[in-house]
Amino acid sequence: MPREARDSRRAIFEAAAAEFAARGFSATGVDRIARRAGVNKAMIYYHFGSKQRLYRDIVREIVLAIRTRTRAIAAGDAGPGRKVSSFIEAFVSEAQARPHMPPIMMREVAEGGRHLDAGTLRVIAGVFESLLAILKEGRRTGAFIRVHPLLMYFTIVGPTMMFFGSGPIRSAILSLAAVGFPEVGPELLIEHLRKMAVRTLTPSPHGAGTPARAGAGPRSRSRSATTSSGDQA
Amino acid sequence: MPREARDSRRAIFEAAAAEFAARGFSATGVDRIARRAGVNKAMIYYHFGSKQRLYRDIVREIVLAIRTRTRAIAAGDAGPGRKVSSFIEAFVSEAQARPHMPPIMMREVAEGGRHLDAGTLRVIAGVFESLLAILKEGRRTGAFIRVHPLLMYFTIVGPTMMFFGSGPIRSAILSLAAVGFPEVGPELLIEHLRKMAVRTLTPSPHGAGTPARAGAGPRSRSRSATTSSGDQA
DNA sequence: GTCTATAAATAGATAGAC
DNA sequence: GTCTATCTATTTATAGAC
Repeated sequence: MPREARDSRRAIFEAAAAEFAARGFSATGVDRIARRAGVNKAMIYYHFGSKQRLYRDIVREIVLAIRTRTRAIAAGDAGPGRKVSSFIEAFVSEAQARPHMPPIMMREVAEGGRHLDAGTLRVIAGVFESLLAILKEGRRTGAFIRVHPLLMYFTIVGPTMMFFGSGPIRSAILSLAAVGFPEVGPELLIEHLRKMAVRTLTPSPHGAGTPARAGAGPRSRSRSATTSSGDQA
Repeated sequence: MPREARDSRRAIFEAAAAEFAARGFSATGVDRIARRAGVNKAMIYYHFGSKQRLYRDIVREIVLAIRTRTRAIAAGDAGPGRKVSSFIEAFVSEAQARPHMPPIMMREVAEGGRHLDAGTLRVIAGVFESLLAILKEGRRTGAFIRVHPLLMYFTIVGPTMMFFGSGPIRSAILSLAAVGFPEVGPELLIEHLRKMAVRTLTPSPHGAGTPARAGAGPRSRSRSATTSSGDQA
């Protein structure tokens, strides 16, 4: 497997990841990928067979890296509190290390995983299962109060993907001089999420697990939010 | 402006919103929209001029509805704590009332607002500005501790969009029998976010604003997360 | 306002020389 | 492994009859 002037397969892989992240699967043309990679379009089909297989390879690599880390954390011997903290740190640092991940995953969520294969979907499920296992362990040992695992998952994953994926739209808005977004770094995000997770998961030191909502009681509302929207009841 | 058998403009508008939400801007064909709306394809161009203008109209209507509500909340005379709570409730209930909103907005964030006009981007900025004003007011009155506004915004908006936008991918994963997702309703989400916001924003009753991280200290890590990935510093 | 027919451009993918 | 040339299908959009 010689690697001359420049490994064309790798060049395609990285150019495609950047294009898919910036424009989405169907808006990205193979011509564009080839031009960006500096290779001939036919090489994409030589190496990957189709645009979809190329895309799937990219997504799978991304989610595999995340699941590998979160699984190791869940299976470790640290306490549940530290495991949650490590989960957050792992997820954020993966998002930071692979700038293409957040936009691609946001789109894939929005699209219902339509472009993915069953194996990759299972890997994605595995990331959630890692957190689920940690939360269950915390329940067993009494370290955590009862929380909804999916909501906890979304409260870690959602802000992280929004934060790292929103760079371009923040720039676009900034150029309109409407708002000045204060700068944020990954360390601040990790710190924020850790605090949030700890405060949400650990029993309140001054009372029951569900403290009174200080000054944030429910308001009377005019709009009706009666019907549940389908499957999430 | 007579509305006979069925207003074709409205039919197109709603069919397009559903298609754009499910497949994204470029993966959605005008043929598909027309078929779903039960009208002729030429009617799309008669009413909207182009696929992009149709898309922009849809997005603008969505974000305008949100900004109208959040602005009114920020300008109201309730206390900051209640305003944050109302902001959360407004955002969640808009996401629930318009099922097309979360996927469309997730994609638009991922794409950097590429398909949007400046006016719509400004409206999006206005939603954030509503929360920003509330947070500043809370700082002035001493009700809130110092938090990063953008992180707070993402921690409300991110989980909400993930929650409502992830229905299809959860179904896809569920069909693989890998994980059973526990059911969640919007009320639980609102409750969860409210608690999260209150605990993050209000000064700790038992000490300084930044409590010790109970069992969640930083771990030594082997992976390096040194370089900042470009524009998000 | 609504339809048919079609223009014009671009997409993903392949054949085959080298 | 890499390139040129091309096939085929699909896409946005429009012209023009009714």
